[in-house]
Amino acid sequence: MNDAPAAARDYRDTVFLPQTSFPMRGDLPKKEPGILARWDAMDLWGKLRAASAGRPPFILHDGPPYANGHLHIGTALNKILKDVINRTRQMAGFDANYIPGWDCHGLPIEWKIEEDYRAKKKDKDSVPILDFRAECRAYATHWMGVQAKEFRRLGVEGAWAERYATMDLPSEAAIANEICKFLLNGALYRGLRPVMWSPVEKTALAEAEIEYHDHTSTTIWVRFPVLSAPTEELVGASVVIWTTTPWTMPGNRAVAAGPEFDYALLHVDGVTEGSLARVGEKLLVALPLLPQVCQDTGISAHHLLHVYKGEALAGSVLAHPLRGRGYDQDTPLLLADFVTTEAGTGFVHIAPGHGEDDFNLGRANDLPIPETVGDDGTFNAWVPLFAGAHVYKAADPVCTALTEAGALLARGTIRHSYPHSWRSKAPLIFRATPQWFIRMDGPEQIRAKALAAIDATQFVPDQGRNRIGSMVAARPDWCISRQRAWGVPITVFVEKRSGEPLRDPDVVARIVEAFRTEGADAWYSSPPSRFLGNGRNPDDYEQVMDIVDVWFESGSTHAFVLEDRGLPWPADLYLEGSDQHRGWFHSSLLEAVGTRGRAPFKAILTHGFVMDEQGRKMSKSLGNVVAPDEVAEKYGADILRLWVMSSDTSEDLRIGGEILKQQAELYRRLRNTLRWVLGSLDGFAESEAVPVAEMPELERWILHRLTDLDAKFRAAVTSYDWTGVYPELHNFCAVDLSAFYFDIRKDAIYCDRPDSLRRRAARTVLDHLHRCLTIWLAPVLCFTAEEAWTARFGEDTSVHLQLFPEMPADWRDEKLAAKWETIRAVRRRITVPLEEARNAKRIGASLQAAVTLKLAPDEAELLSPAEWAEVAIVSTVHAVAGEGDELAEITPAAGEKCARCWRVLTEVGSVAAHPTLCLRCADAVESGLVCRAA
RNA sequence: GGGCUGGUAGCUCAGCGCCAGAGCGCACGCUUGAUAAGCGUGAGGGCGGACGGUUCAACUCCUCCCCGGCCCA
Repeated sequence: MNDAPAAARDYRDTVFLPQTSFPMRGDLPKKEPGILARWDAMDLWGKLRAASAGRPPFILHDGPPYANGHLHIGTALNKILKDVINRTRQMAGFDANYIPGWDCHGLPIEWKIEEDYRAKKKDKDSVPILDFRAECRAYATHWMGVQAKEFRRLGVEGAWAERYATMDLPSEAAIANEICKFLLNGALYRGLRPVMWSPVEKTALAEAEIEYHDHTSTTIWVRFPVLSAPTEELVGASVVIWTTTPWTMPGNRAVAAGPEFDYALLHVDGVTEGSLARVGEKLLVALPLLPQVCQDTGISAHHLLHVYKGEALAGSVLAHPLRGRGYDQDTPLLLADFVTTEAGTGFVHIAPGHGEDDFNLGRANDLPIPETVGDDGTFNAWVPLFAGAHVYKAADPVCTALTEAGALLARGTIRHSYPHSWRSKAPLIFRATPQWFIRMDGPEQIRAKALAAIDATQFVPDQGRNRIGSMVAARPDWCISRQRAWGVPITVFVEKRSGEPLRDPDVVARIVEAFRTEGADAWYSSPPSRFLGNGRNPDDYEQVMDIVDVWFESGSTHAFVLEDRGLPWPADLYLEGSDQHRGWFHSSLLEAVGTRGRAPFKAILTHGFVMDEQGRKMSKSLGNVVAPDEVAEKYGADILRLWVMSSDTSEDLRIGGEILKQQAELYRRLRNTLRWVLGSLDGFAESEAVPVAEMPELERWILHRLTDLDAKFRAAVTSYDWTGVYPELHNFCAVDLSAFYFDIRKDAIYCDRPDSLRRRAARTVLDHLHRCLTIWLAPVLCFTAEEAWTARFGEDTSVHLQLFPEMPADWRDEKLAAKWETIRAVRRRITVPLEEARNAKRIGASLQAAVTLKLAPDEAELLSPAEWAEVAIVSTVHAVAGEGDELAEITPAAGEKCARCWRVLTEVGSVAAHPTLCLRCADAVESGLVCRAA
């Protein structure tokens, strides 16, 4: 037997290969729910709150999503980003208490209930309002539950048990209380405003309840005689308007012209048979429309007297065409940029009660807003000539009156797209109705204070300041009334005699008190006397039955979620999609400025919208919708969260199959990095740790890199700008760790004796790496980081209870960092020729190579040849003087391959007991410290 | 039509006045002791368009146009 060659000994059992329970594959869809259950069982949220009691508070106040339907990807993005921000603040040493909430009132839910009614052939109007409201409440409750579950599945942590809802009874009380603050401070007033109105249903309609159908309207061309003008020549001429709604003539209070357009003053020289135009009269119309107007009105011959720019006409005063017949008010000629020359005459007749543009122009110029039409579509009793007539049948009487007055220039018909009611299909009208407003520029100075508050707010990104600022600067008074059922009533009584709202703090207190326990239903179920008190006769007051704009409600969340719960006010941060500049940011700002004189937030963070892979909007019809629960189901919530943090959230983001696959790819790298660290730390004990000062440079360089990353994290915590931070962490794992540090240190970790300084130092660094990586990843990969934490420290603890690690000052070493940058550049002069040698089949693994490295004089001191060999993962390096920038020469290494560490060295075989080992490995084996159970 | 905003390799993102970058993907190879892993090398773009201005010099500044997004009208 002795003569037979001894079978080469297998030294595999003497090598410290990575060992860990942390599996390579995440299997997230299966694993994540279990981790969630464990957090629930251990009351992680309670532990977090307890652990951070007394720390500086951080309040991200949740903007409420609407409690209707499943989450979509945009809501998921928003909530994930909020969760990451909260978690990073919590781990940065704050007490980040997060109270999620929902927006519950409003039209979409009313519709759903009405839809059910229609399906059951039930008539909404026959259902008592309290029953209807109860059904809406039940519907919202259902969807809150669904969404809460979906949010939690995504790993969103928060005070779910204490979530808020705008329909909670105390919330409804608080909202009523906020409305009444505006009542009491005088900013709330009742005014008129045109709304889309259905005379058939006698109700106002919202934008989404309107559909457009073709409709034939009577069109009229009408003269407005010029009474006075900047230019004498114009006096006596007539401005010609064109309208498709003759019934709005009684409501006329102005005429508008476009400031940039050319207007022709023409002299009529001839007319066709039957034309209402008169030879010799002077008319004013837009020059580009002149041919068409002549054709429409039967003017066969004319000549131009003059051409005016629109702005030259401003200041003219016209007569109403029915002057002398009850319409004796002056009609100013105003300039407006909504005037076009696409159709008509280039002059627009302005009836402030019958159009949005008209209304705004009227308000800007202090025009009266006459209420000419009642809720049944007939002219009110005071309207001269037409009282009682229905607007749908007003064309003839109006034309007759205009003809009698000599004002009608022509009449025709037009077929055009016109708004109709969704329910009755009846044509709609714009009608001025009484509405409740919050005044922007009264003594309360809401606009001015809001603009100042915007100045004092931190915007991320900063463009948001501009965006909301220009809106606040330009917006009209806030119309807060809605003629609806599912919401919080505008809890106001109007004194019938004076028309003034009752401003009595005691009444307000009684209302709020009742709402607190009974909710806003009390407004409908209680007799007014309950609120008005003993001293007043309910018959003297009109109880307002409008409800408040839902934006007012969500704009008040700061009051009942923060203030009423004793949380800090204002909030540190509001974080929503950029559409909320006009939505929640805006209403919250106005509400708080109007009641408290400042914004309810210190900072605003906005994100963009989620597009498909091509950058197009997602839509069911395009079939490019990505649903968050499907992503969680297929890839895992951590992948979706990673997607959020890999994107630039300040702009629109894209998602789709390929992008998610890429995120899964990034995830695998992170996961395998953690896995190798865990495996290589197997059995690590604190006693093994090496002080920084005794570590090799390579280890100290890694520690320095950690301080770099730490600085990035700390900066992002304060700035809220996380763009690029996690990609950088991934880059660190892939480039610095996996491809460089780990690759180099495998030799020492696997093969050195456990008491070697090199191995101990490496494991000390791996210990730091494990802690830093898992803790840094925890806000994003909340499941995976937990898994990597408990794999090492047991399930009694949680990575989420950790703080971001503090970096000891002696870890930072810029000089060392610069030196290792150089080393890596020189290393590339080895890897490139190694590849050539591989391709030429001269070597396979890099350990089969011996390298002749040419170093410039200033590179000579960087590392010893042995260290170069280590860093380049080759068996031998000869360093020779060169000029720098030269590729190394590669030859097959001389000697035998060590059976244990696979380096190819001439020394292999020099230890008789271990003829296939190098000196280091022979020593390691002989030490008796490396034997593992085979 | 207006306000804000974006268009850099197949994908995600850096660069923002002076040599076009990273990671991922892809190709090829190595390894088989991170193995449904790991390592190396490499090929890809001339920075939405003008053959537009400013400049010694522009992906970077200005103008116009095209395409997209949010919010309005």
